[in-house]
Amino acid sequence: MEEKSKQILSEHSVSITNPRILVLEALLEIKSPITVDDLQKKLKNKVAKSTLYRVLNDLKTINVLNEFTSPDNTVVVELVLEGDQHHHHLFCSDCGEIIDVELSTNFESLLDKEIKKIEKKFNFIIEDHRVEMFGQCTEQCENCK
Amino acid sequence: MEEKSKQILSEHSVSITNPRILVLEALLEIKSPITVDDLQKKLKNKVAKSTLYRVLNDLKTINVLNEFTSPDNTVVVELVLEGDQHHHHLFCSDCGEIIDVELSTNFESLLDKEIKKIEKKFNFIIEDHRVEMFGQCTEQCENCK
DNA sequence: AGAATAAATGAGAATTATTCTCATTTTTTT
DNA sequence: AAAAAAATGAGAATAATTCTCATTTATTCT
Repeated sequence: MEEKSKQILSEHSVSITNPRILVLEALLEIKSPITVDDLQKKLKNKVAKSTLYRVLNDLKTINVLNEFTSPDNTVVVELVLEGDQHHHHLFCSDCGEIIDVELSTNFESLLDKEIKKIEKKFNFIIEDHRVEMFGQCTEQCENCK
Repeated sequence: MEEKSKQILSEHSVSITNPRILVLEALLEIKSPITVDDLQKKLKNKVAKSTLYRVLNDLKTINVLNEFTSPDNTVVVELVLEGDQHHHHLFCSDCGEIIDVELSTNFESLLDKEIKKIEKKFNFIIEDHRVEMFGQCTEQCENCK
């Protein structure tokens, strides 16, 4: 994990520092979306709050961090490395869990076509998209049990 | 506009007050997504900040307000009345404009099917979804000219 | 309609999330 | 190994949102 973290940093010409390694290790370990607050707790005072925010911004700058908000507008981050499968998110309003979801390749290609139409219609260049789904886990969601 | 606002409130058994009418009138007039800050400016001190937030929460409670965040995590609201066409959003990273986008009915029904698969797979009840698209307007976007 | 009751508002204090400042420490360069 | 550049920690500053409570406005009950 530490090696992988260092690799990510050096690949993007970002200097290798302890806080950066610790944040990356935490994100690599979790491998799913996490709120800044939970990430902070997970890091247990090993990284100052101001530094955590700075490191997250660094990771955004080098495009390895996806940032979005949960339905209650809490910021959530997730590591996205090159080669990772494109995915979307499913939010449980009962327990707050956020689940990574891959849609069928067939559907994704239809979505791409639909997006091309939108680009034409609005004279836009569309670089990215997200599909978010909201609901409740009925029973087997980790936190809801 | 004032009549329409009063109607919305009484239909949902919410008492009719001046701040609520003013906020609804503003949202009805705009008819597209707006940040809380811009809404506040538009209301020009006619509604206290605390009241604005309270009224927005009231409108959320009666399900006539859609709330989401722009790519820089700013909260954006938009009035969504019964019978309004289901739509999605397109964000311009140049000027910040947020455009309402309707996808083809054919695509929406495919999306519904895809969502049914996800419900089964994750044992979820999915009540709502969003498709968000991010890019740049190439020239004719209102603010970018 | 008018009094009594309940609910909503305004102003600003409190809280929370995030960014900023700057002296010190760590990393990189030479 | 020394010098220069960059990053960090601690807490101050800022921004967004919620909360408090005295006052005003709306609703209910004769």
